Amino acid sequence: MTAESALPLATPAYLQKLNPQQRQAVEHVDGPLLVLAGAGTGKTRVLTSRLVHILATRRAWPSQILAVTFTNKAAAQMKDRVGAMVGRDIAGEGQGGGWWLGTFHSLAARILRRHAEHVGLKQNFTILDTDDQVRLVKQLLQAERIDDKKWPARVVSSVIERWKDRGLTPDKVPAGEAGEIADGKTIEIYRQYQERLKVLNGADFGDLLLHNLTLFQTRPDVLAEYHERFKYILVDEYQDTNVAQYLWLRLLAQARKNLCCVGDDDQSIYGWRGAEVGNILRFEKDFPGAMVIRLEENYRSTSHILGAAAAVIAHNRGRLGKTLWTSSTGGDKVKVRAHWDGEAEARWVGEEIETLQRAGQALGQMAILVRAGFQTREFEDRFITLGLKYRVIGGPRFYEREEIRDAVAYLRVTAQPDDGLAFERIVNKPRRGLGDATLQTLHRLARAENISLFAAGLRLVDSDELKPQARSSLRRLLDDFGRWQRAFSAEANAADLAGTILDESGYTAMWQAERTPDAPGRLENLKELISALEEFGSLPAFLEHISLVMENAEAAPGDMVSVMTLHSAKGLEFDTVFLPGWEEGLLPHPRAVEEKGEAGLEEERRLAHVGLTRARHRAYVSFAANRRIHNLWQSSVPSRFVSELPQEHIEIQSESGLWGSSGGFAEDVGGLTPSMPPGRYRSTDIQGKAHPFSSTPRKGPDAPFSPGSRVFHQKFGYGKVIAAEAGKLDIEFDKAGRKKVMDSFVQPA
DNA sequence: GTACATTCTCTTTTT
DNA sequence: GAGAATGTAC
Repeated sequence: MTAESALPLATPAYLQKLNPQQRQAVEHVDGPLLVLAGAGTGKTRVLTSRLVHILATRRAWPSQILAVTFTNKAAAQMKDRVGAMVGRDIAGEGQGGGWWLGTFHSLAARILRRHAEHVGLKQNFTILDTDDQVRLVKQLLQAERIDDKKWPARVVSSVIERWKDRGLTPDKVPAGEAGEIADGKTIEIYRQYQERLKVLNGADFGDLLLHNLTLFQTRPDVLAEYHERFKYILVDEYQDTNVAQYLWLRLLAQARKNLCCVGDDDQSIYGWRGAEVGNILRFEKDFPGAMVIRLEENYRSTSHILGAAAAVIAHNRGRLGKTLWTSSTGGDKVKVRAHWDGEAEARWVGEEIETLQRAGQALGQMAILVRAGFQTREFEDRFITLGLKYRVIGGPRFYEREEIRDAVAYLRVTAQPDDGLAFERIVNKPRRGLGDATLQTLHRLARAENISLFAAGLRLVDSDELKPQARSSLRRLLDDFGRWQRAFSAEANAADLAGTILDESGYTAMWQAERTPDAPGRLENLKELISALEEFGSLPAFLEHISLVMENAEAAPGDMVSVMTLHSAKGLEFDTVFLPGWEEGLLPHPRAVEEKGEAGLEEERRLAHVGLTRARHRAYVSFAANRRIHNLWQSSVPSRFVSELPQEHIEIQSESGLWGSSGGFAEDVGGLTPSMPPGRYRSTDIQGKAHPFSSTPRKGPDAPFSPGSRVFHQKFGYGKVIAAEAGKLDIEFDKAGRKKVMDSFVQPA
């Protein structure tokens, strides 16, 4: 007789629903714990139950628990679930409710605000967005006379970001690391960048964590305060943490060691932005005696889907090793299908969706998961034709829109005049005669005196350095800001103030005067911004919110097919999942392999694994022999991941011999493959390390095609070359019209 | 300083 | 094919 059945009343409901491993993960509260939770194994249930358990057993108050997630969405979800379990709305209590539940960045920002002065910032520092970062780096590059064509600011900026991800301040970056980038001056640029941020009273995303580390390392008293506060620490999606986040956790956990990290190394797909799977692997080393619990029973997918996913991920080497299993049997096999081109693929997906729909399946339970954003287009086109309801998740976000950023910039300068980046953004928007020349003057003075642009402006209007016109225009702008700043200090209603600013600055009028079709929409967005501000009440709180909560507004409800990238699908599940574009050159994406080699390939494989494990009942994998990428036709071969799908779990639906039952493209079908290397495309061929036929644009020998020559292309037939350069041909086809194609896909006619 | 045209690049993922 | 960045004409 087990303890549970002997004491039925003593076991709270939230524990009864758990399987033994889950329950152990919930009840092992004291001491370090690593929970390896495979896809669909009830990870969220464990996390929330654990929080509830800590509260229910009176081990800690909500304010003594630090719960860290990776996305705002996950944080909101956890708040909801815990709230439902403890019967209170913890989300509504906001930060004042005492909960320390949020993303790494929002929690770090919250801590940093309290101690900003220790790292040389003011309490009201601004959080820069990516735009600001790049703009700042660009200025520094220009000042150093570094060719920003050769070393684009975004590249240099992302190098700096990666350093920050690793917890490296400029003085800690190993000297050899910068390499050629920015003429070897990258570390110097980084140093200057940090200095500028201090003057600007700003912090970028990486700084939020980095400054926390500096703070904890230089002020043991402050760290001790948080040791005292946080009795228990919980981390979700631990495989996505970068080194800085890891160090942050380690510092906070070192006193009590009540750290529980939940993650899945097989779902680590953010290596490109600094995530370190190694953090999971070293957990036991850093916390000796740590308990490791594996959650392997999958409650989501059918056995075939699980079998397929498991087989794919088994090809990865650097794993802690988990085997997902399910007690369910039967279900459909994973359908695998070859297509002639992307259009055919989209047509097929559309047909399958309509068939499912007729069989009573809800559109809301179907998703199309793609590798890259551009793939959504083909599906959108098709669904519009069919009249199928769909929504694209991801894409441009509200806060990223030009008009929103501009409006926010006005608000930022009002709340924080030293915010030079925001100031720069709107000095001449709407046009007020303060162009490049004026801005240069402002910059020169600001740099020379080490003051903000705004302060430099105040001095300039009292000098006669500017032309009278620019000078009076600048004075007017500064006067306006002075007035708004006074209203802000007098705690005027934030929404009203924003409205006033946008009107008086002429910003609203600028869009009203614009006669483009999207102008009305932009004005609508501005109104929406103001009403959002109304809910917040306080301007600084609002600015903090929009810089940290950078996600889309909740998708409109309704029964629609979801289209999104594999990355944004992580954590979601659907009855039916379509996985198109499983081709070499797309998945795995050559870029990932270029940058990180074998490790990059493994991350791509995890992406495939994440895709498959989103499906509850049905998964469809497909690939196309021809695809138009960057307006160039490219032919491609099936992804090596296709050949990693075990026969017993898949059902091959071949189309007109495009993909033979032997598991590869047939070579002799109606002249379909004249440009492909000879040989049969068996799955075993594809699996090898040295991939015999990469589908990335082939450089090949210098094009034998000169303008005027006749050529043959497998898709478009015969045509005449109009122009040829760098492997690209501009061809006038006899039937298909004028197209640009790679020269490796045509042959002399 | 501004408006327009042309050129060029880039298309992986996002807190 | 789109968007940014640059170049050119006013």
